[in-house]
Amino acid sequence: MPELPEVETIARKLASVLTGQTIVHVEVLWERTIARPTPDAFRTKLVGAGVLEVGRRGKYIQTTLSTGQTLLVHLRMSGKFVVSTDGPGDDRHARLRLHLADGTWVVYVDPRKFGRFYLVDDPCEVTGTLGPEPLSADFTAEWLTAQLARRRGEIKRLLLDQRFIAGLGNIYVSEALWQAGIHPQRAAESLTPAEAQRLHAAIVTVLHEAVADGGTSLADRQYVYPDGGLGQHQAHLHVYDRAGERCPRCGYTVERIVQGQRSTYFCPVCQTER
DNA sequence: CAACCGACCTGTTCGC
DNA sequence: TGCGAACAGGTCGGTT
Repeated sequence: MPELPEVETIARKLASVLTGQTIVHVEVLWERTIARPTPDAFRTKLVGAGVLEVGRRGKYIQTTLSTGQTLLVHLRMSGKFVVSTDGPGDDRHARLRLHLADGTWVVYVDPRKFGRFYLVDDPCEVTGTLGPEPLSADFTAEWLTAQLARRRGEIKRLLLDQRFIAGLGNIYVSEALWQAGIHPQRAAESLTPAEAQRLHAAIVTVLHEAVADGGTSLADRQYVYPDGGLGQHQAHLHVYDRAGERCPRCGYTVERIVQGQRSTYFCPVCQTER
């Protein structure tokens, strides 16, 4: 579920809880939550580890440990963290629990069981195939223009490919294409340099604004942060999940189509086919 | 490569 | 009210 802005928000909140702490106890409640190493090795290597730093790469939360290893978490569709100072709780969807030296519990909750933890020597084992960070200096309009010219697929689907750019997901791709005025079914290579430039600016702007809002919490999907808070960006979405409503720019009706078995929302007037 | 499919999972909403 | 279908912020692996 979470995309870059939500993962960034979660990583910041977790950083304030975990940084400087020592993990004293690990409970794995759903073994497949641990992608690698084995659940037993994961527990053994994590107990006693201190947390030096918590950050983000793409949609991964990345935690540097005193043991030299790195703990990475991908929340996929329904993963979330819950922090508690009075006991481990009893959420039926809890998949992993970390007990910290000061008594705090950090509980990983994931109804759909898609999320995965990785404990590795080198984070590149997990994040090495990711494309550039869209909010870093690596991501430039020139780079995007040159890359798009060599890709034949639909622009919407390309932007969801984490090997191309890391961190965009279904919400922010729809929003960025709307912002740039580009139809989601356009072939990537058909974008003009001016359009590529607009798309670059739109991606950066949309992500910056969403991070500033603490991400998006769609009401019916109960997206909650480690401290129980909600993001605020849902109030500022222009097209995502708004099929049948008016385009805020031109007033025409927002449409929903399916690309790659996933919903895309766009304005057929503002986002032209060619 | 690309397009397309199912798989991984459970919960909620929608349509009849 | 009930029940199945559709849908959900993600990714991987397989086939054509």
